[in-house]
Amino acid sequence: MAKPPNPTAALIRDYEGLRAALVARQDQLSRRLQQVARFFLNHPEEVAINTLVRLAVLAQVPPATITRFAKEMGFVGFADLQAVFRERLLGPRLPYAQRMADQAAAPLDIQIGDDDLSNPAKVFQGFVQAAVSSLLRIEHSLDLAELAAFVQVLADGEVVHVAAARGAFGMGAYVVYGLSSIGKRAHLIDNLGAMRLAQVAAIGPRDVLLVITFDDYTPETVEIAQTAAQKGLRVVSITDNALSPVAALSERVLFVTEARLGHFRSQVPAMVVCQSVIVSLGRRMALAPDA
Amino acid sequence: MAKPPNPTAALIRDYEGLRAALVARQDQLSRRLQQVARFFLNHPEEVAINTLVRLAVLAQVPPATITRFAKEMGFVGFADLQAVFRERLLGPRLPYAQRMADQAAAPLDIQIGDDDLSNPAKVFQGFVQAAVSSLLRIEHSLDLAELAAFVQVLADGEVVHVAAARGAFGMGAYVVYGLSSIGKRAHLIDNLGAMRLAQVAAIGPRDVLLVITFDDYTPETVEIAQTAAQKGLRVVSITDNALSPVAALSERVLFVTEARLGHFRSQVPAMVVCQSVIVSLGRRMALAPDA
DNA sequence: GATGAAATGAAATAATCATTCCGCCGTAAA
DNA sequence: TTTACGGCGGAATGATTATTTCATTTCATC
Repeated sequence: MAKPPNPTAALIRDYEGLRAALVARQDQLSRRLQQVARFFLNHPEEVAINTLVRLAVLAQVPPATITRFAKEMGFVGFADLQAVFRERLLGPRLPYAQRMADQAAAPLDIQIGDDDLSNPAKVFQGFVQAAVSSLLRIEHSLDLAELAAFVQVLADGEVVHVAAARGAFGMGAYVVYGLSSIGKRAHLIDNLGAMRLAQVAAIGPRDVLLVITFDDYTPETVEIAQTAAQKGLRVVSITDNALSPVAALSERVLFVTEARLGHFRSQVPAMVVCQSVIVSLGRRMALAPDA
Repeated sequence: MAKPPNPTAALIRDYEGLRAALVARQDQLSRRLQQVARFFLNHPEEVAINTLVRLAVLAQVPPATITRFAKEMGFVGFADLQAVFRERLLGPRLPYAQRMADQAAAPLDIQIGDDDLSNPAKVFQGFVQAAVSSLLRIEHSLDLAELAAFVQVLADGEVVHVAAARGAFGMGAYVVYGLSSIGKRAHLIDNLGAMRLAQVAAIGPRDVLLVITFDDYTPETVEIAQTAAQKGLRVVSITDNALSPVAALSERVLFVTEARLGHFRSQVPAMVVCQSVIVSLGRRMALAPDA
């Protein structure tokens, strides 16, 4: 028995229409169909190029659910739904390579006038440029051998303790979250209750301390690194240059050149480095569960 | 009988490499293979999204010829060749999702020979490229008018309370730090002691709640947003799309198209947006101390 | 022309895909 | 508690895909 097309489902022709329809009907969809809807809006490129079966794996639903989703939204089948995403992908495209080459020659510190700073749009565009420039620079300046050795030290450690404060605190929290999500034991030394030294004392002899600090070199963070080094613990760090007080204390150091917009530091390059460390470590652990 | 790989066929990694190889070897290819080569270079988008059979029809060759072409150029099969065209279309990315899907389907199949994933240098370069393309994308997709309105709401608020958890917690901490450093009063709702509702209760009537959450939509964060909205507080949010449970609760929403590499979320675009919000707000406060 | 190696296309095969079908489960009304 | 029902996931089905096989054609060389 052919189900009559859903009365509330209008004919959808393009991606924006689909998006609008999903927003309008989101609470009329079942739990699983909502899950599919979220995945489709969050990963439109994947939808454009992958098969239904593969998307089902990625979205963590059975294939049948995606077929149901397509029909529910008024399409004949999955192919019609996918066509919407493919059209979106093949529409307006940017010549990425050329723009990246242009950006590579740009100065690291992006200068914009005072008037521009009060315009959020200009600020945003300036930050995007600054972030791109700093990424292209660090791509060539990061010591890749040191990166590999850095990951090795973390792999050897039983638990990774992360010390980061003030501006770097968010990144430290991010790293702890990331390490945990790949199955690496990790603790954040957050100095809660001013108990940082107690937290350092809780570090085991086969553990590793990862220190993240820049520029103002938060005294508490430096103190943590010093105390740990004095105890003979392995210390690695992510910081800005060799003059950093934690560099001399560390077995391995990754130097991250920071881009700035005015006085404001962009944490983008450091963030990318942290991501790389986490994912590389995760991969290493997956390949050699016990090392 | 396994044919030995063509000695003149170097390993091809990207589209430009393929293009160069085709130009270099064009007279060593047979008539039909040249026909395929021309079609592939003239219609790269078609190659990226169509099946082998359909491409065979478009290029007016039998399907077998395209399989031969792929092998002749040193690929394992058509799928590997097509991957080059898909990467070109989508921008650089790591094939994590693909591998995770394979792993789920065949858990015992271990592919250790793949050094792209266990090599930290390769992972790093992949992340840099992914970050750059996501930045170039968000530069055009972010709603600049909404950004300005967003900043205005924060400017109007007496105190900004920030709710963010799990993967977004680090960014929330970063935002609170940034807001404080420009002189904006800010509190982080960190759910310490499971006292999030007490923290929400402490929000003043002229304050603003800034919610940051993506994709898995941490239930505690959503609950905070719901409670605040119910109390009539002003809520703004940074999230991934309109289906996010906090979007409907928010007076202003900034949508950040997040670039995921496999299961790992790149927070770079969101980070840049947050920086822009903070700096814009700081500038506005400096120009109009009392608003 | 005759010959053999390379190239080609049709057809067979195996793998994968999208869709449908059916039984199970949880929920809500009876 | 029982019953009815919608949603769900697994398995079967049929369609399509990518690859291999093999017979034929083409073409350079003798």
